[in-house]
Amino acid sequence: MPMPAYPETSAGLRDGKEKLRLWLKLLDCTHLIERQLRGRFRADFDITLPRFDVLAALDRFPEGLTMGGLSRRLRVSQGNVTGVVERLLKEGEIRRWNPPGDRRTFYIALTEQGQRNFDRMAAAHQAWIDELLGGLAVQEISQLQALLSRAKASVEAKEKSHGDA
Amino acid sequence: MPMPAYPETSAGLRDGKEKLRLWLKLLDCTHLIERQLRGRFRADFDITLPRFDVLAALDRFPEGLTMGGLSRRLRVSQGNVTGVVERLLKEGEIRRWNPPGDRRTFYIALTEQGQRNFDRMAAAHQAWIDELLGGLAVQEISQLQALLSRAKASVEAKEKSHGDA
DNA sequence: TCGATATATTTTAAGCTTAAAATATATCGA
DNA sequence: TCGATATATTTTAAGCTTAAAATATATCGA
Repeated sequence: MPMPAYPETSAGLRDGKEKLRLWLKLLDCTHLIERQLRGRFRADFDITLPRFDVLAALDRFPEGLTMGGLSRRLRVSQGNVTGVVERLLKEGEIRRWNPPGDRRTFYIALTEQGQRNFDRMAAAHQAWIDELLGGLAVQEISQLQALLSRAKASVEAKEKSHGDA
Repeated sequence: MPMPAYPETSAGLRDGKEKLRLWLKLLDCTHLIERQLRGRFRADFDITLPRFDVLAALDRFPEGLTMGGLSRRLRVSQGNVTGVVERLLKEGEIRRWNPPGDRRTFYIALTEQGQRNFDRMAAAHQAWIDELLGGLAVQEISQLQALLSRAKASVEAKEKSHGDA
């Protein structure tokens, strides 16, 4: 008796594009949610997503983050943070200083004003996410969380073997 | 005997931020993969992600897509597609025409050259995704796919109730 | 101690992205 | 038929993003 060409056939389509489809759906979900958030942040707080992301990163590091640390955390280029940080400095949401002993390095952190504004925005942000993902059961949330961790680990393993930082 | 304050306590942390954490992980995974793909597309084909995305959308519609249809499919603004399409036209990857009877509307589709180039790039793209997500089991892939569909449905339901297109 | 090398950041040039206004064409309804 | 309204797209102004080059400072090793 011949073996079936595709042993996993019962689980669904078996044309070898399952991972590609998964990636496309991941991307689509992200874009969908990002679009919602962008519009709401703009309407309610007149702030962009990239600026909020910087404030959120700094909120987790009250002692401050370097430009490079911020860039790695947000997974954006170094030159990128330069510009966004510049605007947030001008608006008084963050402050910047050199650590003693290294004049190349800059640290940035939230100002009091920035912390106050971030706290308000973060509360709204969480409420929006709760609303948008409200259709998922507690169990689904935790399953997704675990599976995405697995996906992340897979990508990071390949990333290293490829030689990029 | 008092009821526990958080009935689902056994499933993990119960501070009400599970959905937020899930969203942050989703975003992180997406950025991680996007960064890999961007670098590889650039190195191997000297093309940007947005341009590839347009070609991929057109590949699925050999009869052509309107500017608006493309914009909705890619979840980007209308003005955005104008620019990317312009560059692809100049490079000869796509062609554009008015449908008979409506001079407001433009259709675009791949040229032969565009189709040829897309086919090569799509093969590489699929191989990269297969590699990056290679650490996931077949079952995990299909679970993720199903859960992300659920997430997407949840967001789309809220989107409608909020009044945005 | 001082040239070579490494590290941290900014600058540059090009392209991507958005929201809102502007333009052009089509359709609807008296 | 023709003004009002709707639809499809482009333009505009501002900001975001990248990769690579440039700048500035620190560290290493003879």
